[in-house]
Amino acid sequence: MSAIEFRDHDHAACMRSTMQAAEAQCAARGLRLTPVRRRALEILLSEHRALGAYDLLAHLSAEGLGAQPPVAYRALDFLVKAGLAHKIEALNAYVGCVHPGEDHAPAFLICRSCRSVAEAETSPTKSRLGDAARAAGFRIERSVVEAEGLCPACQETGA
Amino acid sequence: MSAIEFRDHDHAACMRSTMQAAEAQCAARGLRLTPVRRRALEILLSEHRALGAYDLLAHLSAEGLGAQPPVAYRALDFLVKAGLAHKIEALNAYVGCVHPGEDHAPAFLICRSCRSVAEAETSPTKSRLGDAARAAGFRIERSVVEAEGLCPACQETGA
DNA sequence: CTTCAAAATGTTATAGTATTACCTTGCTAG
DNA sequence: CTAGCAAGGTAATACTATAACATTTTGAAG
Repeated sequence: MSAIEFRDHDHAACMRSTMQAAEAQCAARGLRLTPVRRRALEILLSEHRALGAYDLLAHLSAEGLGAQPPVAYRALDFLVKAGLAHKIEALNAYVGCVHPGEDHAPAFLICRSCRSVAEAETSPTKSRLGDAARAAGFRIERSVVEAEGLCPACQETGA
Repeated sequence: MSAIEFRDHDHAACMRSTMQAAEAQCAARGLRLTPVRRRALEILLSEHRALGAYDLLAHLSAEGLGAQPPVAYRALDFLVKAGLAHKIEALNAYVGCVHPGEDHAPAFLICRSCRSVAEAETSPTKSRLGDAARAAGFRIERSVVEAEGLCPACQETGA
């Protein structure tokens, strides 16, 4: 069962355990979770919402961690490559990964009203798209699966 | 069977029939396929490749059909809303639709080397993502399904 | 046929997203 | 110690997209 992101939960604990998992990942793979990268990840994880690169940059620079776009983009690049964050293509925005480490092909539920994002799993090869790819002789390397709509909370408030 | 886009085919005939279908669509739904829109669609369909808005604009303005970005974006907006073209979110680029009219939830196979794009079908509600959405009480309104990788031709040339 | 309103187009300016290039810092392997 | 390299700082710029407003075209009503 998934989509804890849309439900009430102990978010402080959620963040703590995710950060721990991220650190473990980095340690295991010899990646350096430097202060900027660490803080960027914390900011992305602080809500289950998609944040633009410039939003992230604003947070970082408010804390004295770099003032120019490349700072944010480099941190995001690292986090995405390390599987600690994901890019939401439909929004040109970024979200912290809630299952760092598990090698996964993520799929997202994105609320168009509050920009909350929940992460689910896909199996690219098992889908109809996988069938089409096989039939066409196409080799899938990366897949983007995103569904936009309304989260439960925003449905209720009629947003 | 699908993915004609990656295979040899009579592309002139392919374009002709697609344009006819697009015209029929517009006629049936009272939409106006004006010269700029028509030409934009032809350009998008001239290869099964994703074109950036500014690439399209370059083609259009070379033919005297408008020189500023809004010209291209308005044409694209019309075509996408009418279901005659699709946006490829992973590339911020656009591609002509090869089955205009059929109400469909498209999925794409995108070659990272030559930017060729083949269109397939998804059933958002039937996928694992659909299951996750239902379980979470999330209402899907639009879905983006894109797979990046290598098309058969680019696999051979070792691109 | 004329008139009017809506739709489409033209143009300027600007907002938002992302990268290139170059320089400095600090670590670490030899 | 120091050469080499990964990371971070900064300036400039490229790419993607939209806002706002003026003008023209179109088609329907009278």
